[in-house]
Formats: sequence, structure tokens, C-alpha cells
Amino acid sequence: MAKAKKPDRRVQRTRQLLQDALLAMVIEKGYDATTVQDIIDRANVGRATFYAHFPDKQTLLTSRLEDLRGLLTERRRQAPGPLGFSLAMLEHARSHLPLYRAIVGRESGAFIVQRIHRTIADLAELDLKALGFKGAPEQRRLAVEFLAGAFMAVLTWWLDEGATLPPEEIDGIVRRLVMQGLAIKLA
Amino acid sequence: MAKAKKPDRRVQRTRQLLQDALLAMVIEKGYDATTVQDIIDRANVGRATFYAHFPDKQTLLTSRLEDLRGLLTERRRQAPGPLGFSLAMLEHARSHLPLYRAIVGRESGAFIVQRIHRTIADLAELDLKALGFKGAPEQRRLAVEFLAGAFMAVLTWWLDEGATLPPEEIDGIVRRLVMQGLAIKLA
DNA sequence: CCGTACATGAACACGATGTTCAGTAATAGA
DNA sequence: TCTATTACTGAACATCGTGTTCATGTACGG
Repeated sequence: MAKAKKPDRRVQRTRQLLQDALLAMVIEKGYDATTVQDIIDRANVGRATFYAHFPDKQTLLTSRLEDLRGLLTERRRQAPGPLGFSLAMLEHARSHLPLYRAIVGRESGAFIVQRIHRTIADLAELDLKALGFKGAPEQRRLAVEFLAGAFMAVLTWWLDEGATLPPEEIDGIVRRLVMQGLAIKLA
Repeated sequence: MAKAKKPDRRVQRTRQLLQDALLAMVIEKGYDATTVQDIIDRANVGRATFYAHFPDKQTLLTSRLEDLRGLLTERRRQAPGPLGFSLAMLEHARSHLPLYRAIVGRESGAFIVQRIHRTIADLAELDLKALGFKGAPEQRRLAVEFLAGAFMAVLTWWLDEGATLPPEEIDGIVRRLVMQGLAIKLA
């Protein structure tokens, strides 16, 4: 373990200001449309200061996304079992609706969506492993992508509809679809 | 029907050049990284000319994507039944691998992915309607998003892996997942 | 052959990026 | 409290992409 010296108070403050400003701007104009200029204006921070902390917009966002990953992993620990993150994420999304819509909704940029997809896929893979999913690793990977993609799409749709349906209902439907499929005879 | 006067030969030529140049650049550097400058350089076309035809990069791409939509709809007509587009798309993707990877793979921009997702979702909705899917329209929509998201994710993964597995196998697995789900007891 | 529609390319204003640097302030540690 | 260190500032700068304009040249259709 590297000795993690507690960072200078100014550093903490600046990073916090920048992260908060980014989220506020993303909600306001979307990720792609948000410029570094917007962020530093909102945060009241010098231009040079931004680049002293983060090489670009993307890295700044990534630093913030670690929190979400942590939260989901934690919830998964609390509520074990496959798709343990599902309900947790749906509820978390609803209580941060504007942010989620900006990040994972129809208007968001590609980069963020991919990151979140990866997070979900990783969690799902843990689930499948724990269940002793039979089949080649390749098949497991395919199933994991299937699951993550499906979940992301449902989440996106739900958010874009205003997240009116209760999380429990969405969670239930997703589970049923994942479990039994459409339960329709396909060709 | 509007009388579709056949366009000036120069117009056809210019539009073709621009579309081809865009695809070439997307394969080379990805959609986001491709600039209008790149496109007109590659196409050997004046800057003003570009903007005389398309307001921006996005519209140029959209004009091209109509072709794919047409092709998928056509294939669906030929091979009716749910998920009729699945195998067709997988095969089409494999025979245009670099382009597909650039467009729908991990490196692509958000805009294109959303467009393709929409195309697939629309096709899937036709399938479900034809099958007499029971349940509220809202539930059907959710199922459609689920299906499209899952398919897109699998396609993305497959492409990023180099599309080594045969399309028929992927198609079969996707069908099974959609039909029966993971066939695992979930909590 | 001629009038029209299109292509050209250069110039322009604008805005965003990322870097540099000298000056100033806040901080941690003694 | 004092001091060396570290961080922030703000302005300037080069670079690049965008989208518009316009006068000029040229290929097209009829």
C-alpha cells in the first residue's frame, strides 16, 4: 500500500468544485456540449488550474464515476444474488433523475454510456460466476454483454420516459425477461 | 408522390464523394475524431461545397445510414418472423467489418449507436406486434428496448472480438437468450 | 450554344483547446 | 509565529475546427 498522504486542502477544494461544476453543466447542457470553459466558469477556477488537475473533461468525469461504481459494488455486497445491483441502481437513478438522464439518457455522449455499461457488465459477470454458469468463458461473456446491454437500454428508456413507473416494477420485468426471455415461441 | 427530378450529375458526384470520404475517415479515425476538414480533404471537395449539401457531419452520416435501414427492412421482408433481421445484420456486419466496428464498436460515437438502436428497436417492435404480444403498449415498448439493447451489446462485443465466431452461432445464442433467458434460477 | 446551376477557394469571425509564465496567496510543518 | 513549499491566478498565445460569405470559374441540361 502506498502511503496516501492527505492532499492539500486547496487541492481537495478545487477538485470538488470542478467535479460539482461538471455535473451541474452536464445536467444543464449535456456532456458533449459542456466545454472546459463552462466548467471553470461555473467553478470559478482559473483555466491553468483545471489543466493542473485533469488533462481533459473526460478524466474529470471518470474521477467522479468511481463513486457510482463504488456504490453499486457496495449495494451488491449488501443484497447478494444475481442482478443485485438492479433495484439499487434504479432507485439511485430515480433519486438523481436529472443527472442520470443527462448521463445515461438519450442525450448523453458515448463515452459515459460505455463506462457504465462496463460497470454493469462486470457486476453481472460476478453474478454469473457465482452461480456457476456453465459454458465456455466466451459464452459467459456473451451472456454478460447481452445482460448489460439489455439493462442499459431499459434504464435509458425508463429515464427518458421520466422514470414514472416504480423501480420495483421495472426491476421485476427485467428479471423476468432475463430469466425467462420473452416467453414467446420464436421461429 | 413528389415528382423526383433526377438531380444534376455534379450533385450526385459530390454527394457520393462526401459519403465515401466520411466512411473512409470513420474507419480510419472513428466518427468523433473525424472533422469536416478531414472529409473534404479526402473527398477533394471545396469547403463551401460541403456546407452547400449538408449542414453538418451528422446529417451527412444520416443520409448514408438510410441505406442500412433500407437493407434491414428488406431482409426482414424476405425472412419474416421475429428477429428476422438478426442473421442478416450479423452477416452484413461481417462483410463490412471495418466499417461496422467503427460505427457500432467500442470506439464509436454516441449518435450513431442511438440511430442504429432505434432502427433495431423499430424492427423488433414490428415483430412483437405481428406476434400479438400481450400486455400494455408500455410493456411492449420496454420489451423492445430490452431486445434492441441486448442485441446491440452482443453485436458490439462480437465485432470488437473480431467477429470470429460464425454469425449463425451468435444468432442462435441471441435467439435462445431472448426466448428462454439465461434459464437460470434468479433470486 | 447559352443560361443556369453548381463548385471553387480564399478570407473571415468565432469559439474551444491546451500551454506557458510571472505574480500572488494559502498551506503545512517546525 | 515564521518560512519554505505548494497551489491558484490571469492573461497571453498558438493552434485548430466551425460555419459563412462572395466573387470567379466551369460543367451541366436543354
